[in-house]
Amino acid sequence: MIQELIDRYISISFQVHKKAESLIKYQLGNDLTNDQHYILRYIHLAGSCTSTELAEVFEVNKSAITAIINRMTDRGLIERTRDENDRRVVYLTLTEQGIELYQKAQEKIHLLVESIITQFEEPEITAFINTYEKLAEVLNNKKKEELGE
Amino acid sequence: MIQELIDRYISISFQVHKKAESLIKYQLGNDLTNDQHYILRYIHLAGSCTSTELAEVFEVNKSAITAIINRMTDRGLIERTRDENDRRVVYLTLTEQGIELYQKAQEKIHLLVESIITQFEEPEITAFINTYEKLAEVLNNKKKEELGE
DNA sequence: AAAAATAGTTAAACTATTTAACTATTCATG
DNA sequence: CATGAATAGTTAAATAGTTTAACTATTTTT
Repeated sequence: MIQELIDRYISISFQVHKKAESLIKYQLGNDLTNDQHYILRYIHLAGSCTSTELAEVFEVNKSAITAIINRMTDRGLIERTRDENDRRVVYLTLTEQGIELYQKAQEKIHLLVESIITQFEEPEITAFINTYEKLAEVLNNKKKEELGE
Repeated sequence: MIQELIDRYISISFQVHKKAESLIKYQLGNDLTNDQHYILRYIHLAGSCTSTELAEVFEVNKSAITAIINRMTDRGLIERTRDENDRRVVYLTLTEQGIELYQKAQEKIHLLVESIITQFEEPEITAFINTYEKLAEVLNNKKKEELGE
């Protein structure tokens, strides 16, 4: 029954979401908030990026990004560099200290996820992640659809 | 390869989490924040509950719950009732207005989740939800383990 | 050259959170 | 049964993250 699946999905996604957040927070301790870690991760993987890009990816207003980046530049984790060709643009990159802190945190998250994933049989977790990826795609389209209306 | 699965899991769970949060926020509009909706949901399903219980379920300090409940009692959505047998305890229940607002919100979330779930074949989504539920269990044990250390 | 668009910041107001100190009540035990 | 410990909840101060609206500076369009 579809109604039952919907209810189970709502319950369980909320629970997993909360628990995961809380476990990540526990791993990060006082070094970084979860949001700060996600942002460091994004900048690290991208090499460098702009506030506008972060605001789109994280689906918040640009001023929210400014605030987060301010806190991390104050701590010497992120650097701002003005684009000399288009002086409106500011590139964000990790400082050495930022890279170091990110990697230290990322290792912990990696171990956490490993300890969880290895409690499943490989075919089950692979199937799960495959569907999860499809779900991300569906949610992305849903978002565009909402905005298009 | 397990390393690859871990990386895919970290990326995708973050993405889905963000998108889902943002879609729910869009559905709730200015009526409720996501956290407020989750708390109304919990109290509604439980019938009534205490701050301590909410703090445990949501894994935050009790003072965070006090703050959220204050905002919602101010808006007439939640009522506090002192237990006459144990006067330390305060029971939280939804007011009529709270029930009404919750149900209105819940309908929207339900439709949202339905529109997402129905884009999958039934066996796939059922398998997904089953694994998701196991995952919730694993995360729960992980949490206890962390605290036990 | 003037108007429109873009990138980013600032300021004010708000929600959510933590920590530490506190009140009020109940439990435990010596 | 009195006192000290535990429990339930609140308060206050500090911090993180968010939105909205107004702003600066720059580039693009027309």
